[in-house]
Amino acid sequence: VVSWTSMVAGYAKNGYCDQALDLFHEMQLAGIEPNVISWTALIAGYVHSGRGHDALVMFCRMQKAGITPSSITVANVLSACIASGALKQGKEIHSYVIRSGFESNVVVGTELLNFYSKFGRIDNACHIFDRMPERDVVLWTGMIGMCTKNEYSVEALKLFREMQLAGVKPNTFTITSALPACAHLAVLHHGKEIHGYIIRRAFGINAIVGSALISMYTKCGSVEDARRVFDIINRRDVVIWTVMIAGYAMHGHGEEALNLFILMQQEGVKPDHITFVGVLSACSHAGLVNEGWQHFNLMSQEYQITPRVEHYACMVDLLGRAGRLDEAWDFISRMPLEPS
RNA sequence: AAUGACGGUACAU
Repeated sequence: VVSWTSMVAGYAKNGYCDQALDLFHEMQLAGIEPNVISWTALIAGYVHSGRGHDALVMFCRMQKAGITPSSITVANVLSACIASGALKQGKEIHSYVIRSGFESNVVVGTELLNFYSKFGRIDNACHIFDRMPERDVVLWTGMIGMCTKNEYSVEALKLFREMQLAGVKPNTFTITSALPACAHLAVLHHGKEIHGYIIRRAFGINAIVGSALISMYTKCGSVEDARRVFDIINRRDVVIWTVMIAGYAMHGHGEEALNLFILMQQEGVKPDHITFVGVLSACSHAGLVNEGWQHFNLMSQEYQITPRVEHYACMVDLLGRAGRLDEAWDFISRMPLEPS
């Protein structure tokens, strides 16, 4: 069973769910009964490939086969419910969690928190968090992330302090979950405190931490601090470039933003649809009508990005601000999308 | 041999 299961797990982990399932069937044909670990490996594979529904189907089959789910199975099935939008089934799992005594399991608890968070059931998620006997860094981070996503920024920062008082050390995941709260509150010293914490703990500044910092600094009004972070990052991905461009745009530095956009292309980083929101908003804020048109066209012609509502909105704003109301109206009437 | 948390967009007067 162990060798078969490790092979199934190997396929499943690397995104080959269908091959994993074939192997699973072969295993059964060979007269080996899959155990809870084999089933869970298969379910986890579907979850990781974003095939939540298929994972739930497998879970049903597993129960029909008379296999009792473990806490790890339950955690994966909750992920499957998140991936497939299955609120009702997730709630059933929650009651199973209570019946089977997995309530105090921190991995299951984290997944339940994510589940309720995903469905906007913040009270339920808080309830899970509150009655967790042991809270590790992942649970705290999940809770902080939920608060920031729902713009409970004061609570998020409070939790960030509380976890440290409880003796749990934040890691870079925690930091990138907490930084958007500082950005949302636009209180520079909160953000600087967390930046200081990053330095004290000697965490490196990778692309994820870097973009969270740059975004925070621009939203807190300090393009200078943002630029300092930007300059020390050696491997800049599309998000890093985008947040810096959007930061300049936000502060009306259109030229700077467009210069960065050129540099980004020279470095071979491909802009995506969000980059273009930044670029177009830079043109809009700086009144650069011609540049706006150029970049709007560049988006679809060079990068095969279909303009979305945000892009059209930027263009309308740009034309409107420039007093070109006829052109703006003409543009709106030609849009392939519903004006909002 | 199976398990959980992380970064960027247009919004509004």
